[in-house]
Amino acid sequence: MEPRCPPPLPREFYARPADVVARECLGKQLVLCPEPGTVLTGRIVEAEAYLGVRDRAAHCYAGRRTKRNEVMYGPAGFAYVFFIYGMHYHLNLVTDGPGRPSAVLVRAVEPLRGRDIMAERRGVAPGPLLTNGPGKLCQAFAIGIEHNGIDLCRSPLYLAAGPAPRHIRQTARIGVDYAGNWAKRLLRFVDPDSNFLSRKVVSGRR
DNA sequence: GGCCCGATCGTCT
DNA sequence: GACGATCGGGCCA
Repeated sequence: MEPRCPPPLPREFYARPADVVARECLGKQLVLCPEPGTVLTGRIVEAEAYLGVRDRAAHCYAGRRTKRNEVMYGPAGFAYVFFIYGMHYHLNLVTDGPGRPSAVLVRAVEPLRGRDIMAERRGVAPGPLLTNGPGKLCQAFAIGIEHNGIDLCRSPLYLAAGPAPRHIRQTARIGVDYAGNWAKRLLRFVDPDSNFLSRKVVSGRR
């Protein structure tokens, strides 16, 4: 790992229920620190929890287990990256423990280091459009299917410490209207003071 | 093998 | 606010 990279959070951080990890990952740094390569970091400002086989919005709902989502069934602290809508990748953090598949979707970050690289990849000027959505941040960080299943407790891709946000708000998750009652659960966690949210917070619980 | 749809984004109105 | 892009995955036959 390059000396300029901060140390990764330990596996214990991830080995907790997804809603706890989703809340606590706000303010943490997302770090991509390739062996030789450009260091990219961003402060997480939006995350969603997917709570396991009972969660109708989760890929592991009702025990669905395929090659695609296999990593959700493994130990905490690994990356679950999947391809969606024919053009986007999403980054998830596997949480909880083996036998309790669950994950946290990282939905938005504020760029800290590597803004210019992100802007070049995204094709937009530095600003919220760089990373204010799950597909956008994966493009900015160049996270793809090759990152699926990798260990988040070491380089190149991991979370590092960062200051907790002053405020935290909870809302319903985005894009899961099909999930019945589970669509209404307040499992999206945001830093309402950030300008880099994928959607503005109109209402929500603190 | 066929069909439907998605944890989105960008563009247009 | 609406819609098209674009393609792998999931499910059924």
